[in-house]
Amino acid sequence: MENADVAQVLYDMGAMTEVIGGNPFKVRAFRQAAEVIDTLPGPVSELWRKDELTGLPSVGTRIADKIGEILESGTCEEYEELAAEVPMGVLELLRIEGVGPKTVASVWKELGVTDLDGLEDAIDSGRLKEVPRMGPVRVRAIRKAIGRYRARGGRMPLHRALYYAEGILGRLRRVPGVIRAEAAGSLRRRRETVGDLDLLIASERPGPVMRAFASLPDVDEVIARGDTKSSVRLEIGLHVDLRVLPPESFGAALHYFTGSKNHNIAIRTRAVRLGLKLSEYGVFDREGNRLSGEREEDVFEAVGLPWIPPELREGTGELEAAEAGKLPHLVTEEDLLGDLHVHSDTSSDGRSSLQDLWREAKGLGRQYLAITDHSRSRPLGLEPKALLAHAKEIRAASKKFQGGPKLLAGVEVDILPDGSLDLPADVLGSLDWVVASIHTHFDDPPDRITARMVKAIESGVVDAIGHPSGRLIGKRDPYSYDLEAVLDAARAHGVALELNAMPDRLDLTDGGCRLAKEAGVPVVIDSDAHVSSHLSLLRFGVWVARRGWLEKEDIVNTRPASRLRETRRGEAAREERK
DNA sequence: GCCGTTTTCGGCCCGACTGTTTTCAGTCG
Repeated sequence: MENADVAQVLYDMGAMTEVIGGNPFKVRAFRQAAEVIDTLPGPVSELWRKDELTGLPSVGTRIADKIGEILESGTCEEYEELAAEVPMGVLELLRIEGVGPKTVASVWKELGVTDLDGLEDAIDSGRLKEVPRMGPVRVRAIRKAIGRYRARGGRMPLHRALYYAEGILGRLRRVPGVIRAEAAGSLRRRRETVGDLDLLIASERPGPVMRAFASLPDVDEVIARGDTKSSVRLEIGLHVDLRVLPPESFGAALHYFTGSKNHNIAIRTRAVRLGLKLSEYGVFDREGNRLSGEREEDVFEAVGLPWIPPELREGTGELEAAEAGKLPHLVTEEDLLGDLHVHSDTSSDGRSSLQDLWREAKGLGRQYLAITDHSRSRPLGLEPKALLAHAKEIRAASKKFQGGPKLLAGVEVDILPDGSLDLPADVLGSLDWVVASIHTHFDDPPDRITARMVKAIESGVVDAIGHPSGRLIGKRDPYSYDLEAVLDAARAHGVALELNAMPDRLDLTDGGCRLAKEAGVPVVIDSDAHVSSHLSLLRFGVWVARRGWLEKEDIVNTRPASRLRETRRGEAAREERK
């Protein structure tokens, strides 16, 4: 039973309670508890075992009991009662844009609609119009929304969302009267995927901005258009919201629309306790007098807190940390001195030469670069002899190229199905950096995958475990394994876990980073570059690390080249320190 | 259902926009 499964039961209970018109605050309680469980860095079962569930925010004794039931049996009594009343298909209707709990209740109770197909039938037969407050415009909108729901493939990866956001912001910044234009929302929090774009404009004259926004070249449909707020959908399917605010409100708005929702509720509740009111327009006192709001810092100052970086604003303890003066000093891209997982054209899938990689890394100000091509079991991977020759070539090149990063001779060695490594230990031991990764048998049972990784860690010749979960966002699920057991082994041997910065990997996740930090396991942020232009992608890894509360000291490649192996407790490192 | 430096009861963040209405409910963020 994974955290996500427990969370799903709670999410569904919230939705079912909402559809049957239950207490809205109870609905919110279910949802908040679900979100907490869903984003928990460690397994919820562990907290349950230690009877510490009620220590979590938004989890009281009642929900803690339900979580216990769910962990033991996969469900709970109240869930079963709700599920007996509300058909599951009804919950899916809530995911249709423009369809909320009231509409769902109406079509279900009055028309007998219990799933998406039923809703489409009701539209086609004209029965949907019988529902109160349902006119032709809404019926058409719902029909279109169903089509989009069926077609859409989920959230957009961060790197693509950033690309579109920058394009739109660039155009809006040229509109007369625009003082500032920024992206907020999950994009600003640097979540790995983004559902829609939230853009904010500071201007005294909203009119021209709204006109420019609605007439952007790739707008497919204008969904809403008001004086200060508009929504459009781009041809690629991305939903974009735009708000225009006066400059004196911009900071408050930036804070509010950056979220997350849980963070906002927590900080507004805190404001209420202090006799203040927060809105996207500013900070107000009891009489409604505006106190501040031009800068985002104003909002935090008003509630007695230091500014909190957007990546931390998930409602997972950042307010408490800020209050205690214990916010982490988050790692920055500038802190990274090198890159320890890079492929050259010597391995089958690398496309850039040593010189190209070196030149690109020099431009990025890197001090070192480990060339880590694939081992022999990968197609065209390197046999021991070829690898040793390659290492010689890398070291020679490093001497020859002057005034740039040092090139380190490394390898990305396969962890074979039995957990052994794809190259002899003496060959691996002669290299400057060894990344060990799983590239095959992803479907092994979890204990086998775990055992493979642990065995690799215990080999004494491995510096880091590459892309630990093997996931490809939107394409391949992570393989199941026991991260805690891997972290235990990694700590014991001083082996690092990789945070692979490729935008479709981002593996470790933010939650995994937090666990690694708690376990005292170093993290290495790598590009896994297969072409020289990939070297700049490290920033995506930095954002995940920041979301995982990591500081400079937690990251291996913030150290100079001479100190990379100082936390390793394997044989090779001991040899080296002699 | 959660929560507490006014509270263990009685609150629970706040506002814009739309479509359907003659004043507002529903949805969204």
